[in-house]
Amino acid sequence: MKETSRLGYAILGLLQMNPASGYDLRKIFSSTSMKTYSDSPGAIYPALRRLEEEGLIRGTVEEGSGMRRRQIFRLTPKGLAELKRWITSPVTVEDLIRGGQEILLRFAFSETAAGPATTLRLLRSLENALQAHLPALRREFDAIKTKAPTSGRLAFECGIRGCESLMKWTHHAIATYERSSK
Amino acid sequence: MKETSRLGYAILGLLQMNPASGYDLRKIFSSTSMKTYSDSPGAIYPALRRLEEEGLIRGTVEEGSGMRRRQIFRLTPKGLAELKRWITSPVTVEDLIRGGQEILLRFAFSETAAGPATTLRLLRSLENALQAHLPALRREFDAIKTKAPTSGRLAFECGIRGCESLMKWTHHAIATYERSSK
DNA sequence: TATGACATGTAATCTGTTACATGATTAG
DNA sequence: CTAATCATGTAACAGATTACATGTCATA
Repeated sequence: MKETSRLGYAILGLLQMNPASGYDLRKIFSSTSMKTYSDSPGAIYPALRRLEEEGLIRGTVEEGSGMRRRQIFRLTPKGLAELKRWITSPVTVEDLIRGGQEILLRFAFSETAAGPATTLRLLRSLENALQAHLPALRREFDAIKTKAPTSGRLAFECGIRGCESLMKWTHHAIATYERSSK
Repeated sequence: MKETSRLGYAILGLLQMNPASGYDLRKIFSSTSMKTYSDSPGAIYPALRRLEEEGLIRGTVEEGSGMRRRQIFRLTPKGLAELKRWITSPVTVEDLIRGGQEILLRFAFSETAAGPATTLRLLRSLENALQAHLPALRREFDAIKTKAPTSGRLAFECGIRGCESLMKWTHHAIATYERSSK
């Protein structure tokens, strides 16, 4: 059982919301704010094939009724289970260092794929990881700020501010979910 | 003339500040806040060889005097020119979408590699790109906010807040450089 | 009937990951 | 002497990018 790539999970999440063809996915990736993910056929079609080989999705060819031939992909039960597993796995400091892109993707799909209770758990896990990471960042900053040039110091500050902003958003999101659940 | 990868530019920037061996670079990548970049030998040594083949760096073997054999790499004039070209190229909206990691790397090296005037120009270019990107993001948000589930809406908000936070930092950094230049 | 959008793919190439391999030197 | 650390690499593989290739259908 191989690891699934970020693009793979993005595809799983989108298919969970709506069955789609490779072309549909390309349009989503190129036209919406998911431009971070590749919209090139050389990335998407091989990714779809890998997911199908792993048994996470299944494609059915749509034919007849004056339509062009196109293959619609849907999640299998195994695919939904894998999507949920990925979404619910705890947020690590590593996830934060790698850029947070993947966490946000997990969050974006969490509600429709696993429900609001899971979404809240994911947010709490993120809050936890941030609470561990921020003090370490600040300590490292204190250690280098006398030695580094101004630009290095400011770049570091940018990273810290980004984490702080993410923390504030996390609290905002938690509050939103707690309000809607009662 | 091939494109240089992000890791390649990270290496160029570090070598510009201090000549170093592959092992030194690995230690920097694994021990500091540059953990986003690979510290694996399978990434660094091939990257060093590519940079040397392109004539951007030159390695000299240090021997004798009871030291272990190690190869110290330094920037060539061509390497410094390429680093400056990369740092001074204008910031595009594409750069913002791709995650901003590369912009920050350019900024971090800009002062020592090209001087504070160049750093200021880079910051103004970043401010410009953000001023173009933020309204577009807000428009897209207005378009989807009625249709998307709560989690999708919040994820989008996270992206907007991140950009706003980056904008505030940019102004802070510009003010810092303007203060120090007078 | 010809043009362009729809829809799907392949091939070459590059970069990075993981895991393994090798030898030198120093500390205990 | 031997274990750990320093220092450098290689090999197999996965995933993405770019560019190209192919065929279908609607419409002008």
